[in-house]
Amino acid sequence: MNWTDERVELLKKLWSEGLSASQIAAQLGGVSRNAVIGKVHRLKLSGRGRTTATPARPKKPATPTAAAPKPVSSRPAPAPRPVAATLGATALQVQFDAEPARPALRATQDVVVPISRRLQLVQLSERTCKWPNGDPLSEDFNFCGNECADTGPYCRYHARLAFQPASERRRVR
DNA sequence: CCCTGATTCGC
DNA sequence: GCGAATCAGG
Repeated sequence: MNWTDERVELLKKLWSEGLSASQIAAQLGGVSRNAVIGKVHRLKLSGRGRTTATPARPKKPATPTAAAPKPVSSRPAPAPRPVAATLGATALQVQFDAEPARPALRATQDVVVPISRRLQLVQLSERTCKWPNGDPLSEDFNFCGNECADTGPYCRYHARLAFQPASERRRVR
């Protein structure tokens, strides 16, 4: 996967929007969060308001010249990431647009619906994320449908939203 | 253990 | 330039 102009733009957008590197990586698809972070740094847009107050890193042990026998172990396989990144940008656009200036209704701004496959209920299988989108009574009600781990009914990010809101709340400061 | 971004360094 | 490995922290 290479960094096309569009992908870089989306990266910038999402980053400035305050999304985490891993979330952006998921949005883009085909890249790891490390890749995103690395790209962000290279683009020199690491600073981003007050997301993670990182007091700058001192240093790293570096390389002890000759006393560093690094046992190169085999790679755990990069893990295939299909991810149909077809219309992600458009979907996101809609979400952010629906926010003129409403400080009061700002509950979870970093809750972004990842690229949804918009599956119907009957299309769900054991390994599809069962995170619902929209109104169950509405016609366009659908499910995320992205690949989910066998550890739960949701994909990685929806699982986080569902089960780990505590650490998110803690960050509010 | 989960996560976050930051940095280094081989490619 | 890229990104995995690593680091440092919440």
